[in-house]
Amino acid sequence: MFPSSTVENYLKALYQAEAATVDRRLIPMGQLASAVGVAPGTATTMVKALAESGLVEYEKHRGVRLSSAGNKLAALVLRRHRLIEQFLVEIMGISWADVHEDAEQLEHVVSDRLIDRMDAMLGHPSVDPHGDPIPTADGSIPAHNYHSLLTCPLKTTVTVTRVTDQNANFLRFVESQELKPGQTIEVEARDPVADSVQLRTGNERRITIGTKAASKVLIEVR
Amino acid sequence: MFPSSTVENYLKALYQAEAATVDRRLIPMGQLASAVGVAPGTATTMVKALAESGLVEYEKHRGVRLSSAGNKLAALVLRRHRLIEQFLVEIMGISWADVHEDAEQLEHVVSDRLIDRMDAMLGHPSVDPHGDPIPTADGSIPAHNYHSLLTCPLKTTVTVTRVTDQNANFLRFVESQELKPGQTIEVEARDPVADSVQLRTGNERRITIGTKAASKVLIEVR
DNA sequence: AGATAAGTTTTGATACATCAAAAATATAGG
DNA sequence: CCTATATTTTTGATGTATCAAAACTTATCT
Repeated sequence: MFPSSTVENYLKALYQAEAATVDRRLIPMGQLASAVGVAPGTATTMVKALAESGLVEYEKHRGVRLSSAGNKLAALVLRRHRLIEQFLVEIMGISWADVHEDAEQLEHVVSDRLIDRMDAMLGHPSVDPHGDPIPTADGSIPAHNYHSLLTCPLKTTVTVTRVTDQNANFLRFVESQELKPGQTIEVEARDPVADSVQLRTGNERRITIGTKAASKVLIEVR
Repeated sequence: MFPSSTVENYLKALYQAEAATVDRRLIPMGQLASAVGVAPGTATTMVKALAESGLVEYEKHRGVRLSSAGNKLAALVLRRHRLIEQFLVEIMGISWADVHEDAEQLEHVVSDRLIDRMDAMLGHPSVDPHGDPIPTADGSIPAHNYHSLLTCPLKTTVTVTRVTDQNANFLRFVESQELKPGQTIEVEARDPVADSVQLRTGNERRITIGTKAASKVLIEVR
């Protein structure tokens, strides 16, 4: 009756893959398989079962996308994940860079009661420590249109709102470069050929990062 | 490599069954099976596998007991469980009566990092909200000899230290009767035939409880 | 001691999640 | 439009955990 951890992981992977594309394209099986970390054949088998239970729409040889039921379930998993991360950082004082692994496990077992309690203790936050938006209890997510350091206007003061990579080393790098959500910076120049983006941070420090890293740091123009 | 949740549950059940007996008797399969909540045959299969990995000593048709490796592992599961319960009550404000279910799930997934953090936040507690002792990180448990309300001397002021039943309704009953760990009371009379134990609580309230309930409330003579 | 009751183990299946490798299908280039 | 390449699906197995019911031990009670 209740979705297993495995099912939740597939739905979450699909949700995130879909969020990374613009339109409502189908997600190819190979991509899903590698996101979940299983062999391609395993993903096929699982997706057929998910389609059976109405959580996804599956088109053989083409790909898969979440149904509205699946979408809601995935959003709730993500809600748990992100509230847990926020809780671990804010209440328990665990490092920003380290919370992902723990949240990954906890998201499948914390009860609604605990999630509600965390939500209340944190004052009903709208984003997690990485700036990722926290879906509401009904499974909806406040829309937002983001720029990244790669696409925002030059020589304009902007605020970091979100970092879209959970890798602990990357997060430590971001932290050391003073690019955590909330910090204000300015993009001075970009050179796609040299794969470099030059920034000036709040306290006048000049740093250069790669374009790939820049694309993972989302910002808001104030 | 790592013990599965299932294995942890079998070890925990054995640990608790052994703690409830005086000497180092073997635990019968039927008892283990019903403690874990599986059919008898399932327990047999599982115990054979546990014996294979050196976590228990198994004597066919006679029963099973933890090896020293199994004992240590079980103690660590219990440590996690009890620290989590204490955390849920003290830090998150969840009711004493409700924490068991949540802890039951969480004990299998919280990382050492989180457990250490909880331990520190709680000031390295030695007992959980039910008064059950919390094993140390090396798997040892501070010994203690308890009386229950059924065995302690009459007309003597005693302090409740422990309640050995996790059932939420029972815990609520205990709470309503002012018999939570820490509260002081006095046993006025016992009548095994009438299945009754009469008590006087701290604020002079007289109450009568059954012998079965009385045996689950452990106390310390001051 | 022998019969019956109680408890335990075996047997044969099932569900879930997975893999490797073979087979089928789609895509892209000349 | 046909072939080479990439992707996807199918097939046949494996591991873990479980059950129901048959077969077998052990304990108990005259």
